Amino acid sequence: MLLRRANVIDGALKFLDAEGLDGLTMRKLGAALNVQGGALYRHFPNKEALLDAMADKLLEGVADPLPDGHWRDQVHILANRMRKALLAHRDGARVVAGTYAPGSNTIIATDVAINVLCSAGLPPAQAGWLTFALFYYVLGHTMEEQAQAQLPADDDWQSRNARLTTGVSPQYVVALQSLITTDPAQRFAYGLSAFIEGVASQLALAGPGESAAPKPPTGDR
Amino acid sequence: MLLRRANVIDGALKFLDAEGLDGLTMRKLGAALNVQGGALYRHFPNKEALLDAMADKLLEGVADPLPDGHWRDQVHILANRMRKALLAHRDGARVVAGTYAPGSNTIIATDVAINVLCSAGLPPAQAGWLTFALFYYVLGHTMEEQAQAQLPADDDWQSRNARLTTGVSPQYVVALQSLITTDPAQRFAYGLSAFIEGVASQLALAGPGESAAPKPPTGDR
DNA sequence: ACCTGAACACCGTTCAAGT
DNA sequence: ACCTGAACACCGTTCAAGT
Repeated sequence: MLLRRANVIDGALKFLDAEGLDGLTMRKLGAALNVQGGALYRHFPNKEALLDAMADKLLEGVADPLPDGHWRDQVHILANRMRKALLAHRDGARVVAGTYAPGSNTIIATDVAINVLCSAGLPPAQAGWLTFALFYYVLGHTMEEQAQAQLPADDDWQSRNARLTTGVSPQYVVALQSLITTDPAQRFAYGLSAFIEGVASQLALAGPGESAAPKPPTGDR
Repeated sequence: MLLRRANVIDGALKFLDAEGLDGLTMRKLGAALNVQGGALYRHFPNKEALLDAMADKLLEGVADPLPDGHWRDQVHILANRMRKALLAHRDGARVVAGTYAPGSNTIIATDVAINVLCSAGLPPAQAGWLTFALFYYVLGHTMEEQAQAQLPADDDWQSRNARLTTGVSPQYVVALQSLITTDPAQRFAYGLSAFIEGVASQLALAGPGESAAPKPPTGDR
């Protein structure tokens, strides 16, 4: 049976779940698809292009139509969709973070986010900057979640913690503890709400007027 | 002359500026140091450890004593120090982002940031979460800055922009334009101030009382 | 203690040749 | 059009042997 581009991408994502990004090799992926490694180059000019396509596939659905509502809720939904998409496959966040050329799903997700922030009252340029800031947060957080999920196998939690915890403030120790203890979803929500409030503050600063928020007392400066 | 661990790290950072992260190879780095590739394994157990050491060296100075002052200014200083440190070497942000085991400079920088946010009034756990969020922002932004600095050589700005700009909202086009046009330092400052205001909002929510800010009217909820 | 030289087990990528 | 088989030019890493 002949291989199609889409088959390669799907197979690569399946392979990712089984072997991880570090195990993903053109030869081994070929073998998993019952094909020689070199045959994959009929479908992608190089490995980088394959990874870009995988990243874009990962983000499918993130830019689906948003329910009407407050921009805060829409940002919340968008960010949670993206986190969920990245966590859906092993090393998903790392794959997306390594992307060079954004695919169409990445582009329309960015587009949607920018428009949500614009509808909140931000100028397009600033909406773009903060959209990227949001994506950095989601990517960074999910990368850390997935990295942490890998650790306990090879490293013994004891010596590791000792090394990270010497000559450091008690606040740091508590913070590190909570990083392991606290539900990642809760940590994520906390930073996300901080981001949203940060957006709101720039909003009040830039154009108090077209916002649909029930809040602004317009106490400028 | 014998090679010391510190010499290898310094040489590797010099090599990074000349050839970039993708060109950094144990063999080629060895040659640059007048040594066989395998000799580097007397100083580092593997390439990953070398990269971790480079990342930590990159962050040297970021956690230097902060001037007394408002926590907002201290966060500002810390973030700008980190950005400057990452931009000081080619692919610096990518090197740090790829770090697995944090070095001592990374740890004390985190410690300092956590304590700044704690002194602002945040509980240690939340201070830790937002510190990581800040680092994700700085890393993401600087990675993008350095990636953009590489592009113009191989890609012709025209077809690239056309591909990124079809079937997309006019806001997106403006946002993309401004990403190329606007001074990165200004974009960085904008997102940073949004982050700082986001922190302030969580502060008001968590413990209005020990803050040294001249601001809180304590309008809770 | 540090380094050489050579090897081992891989990589990504290319390409004639097959079907 | 898609795939095989084999090669090319590399990798990271190891290790006896030298100094």
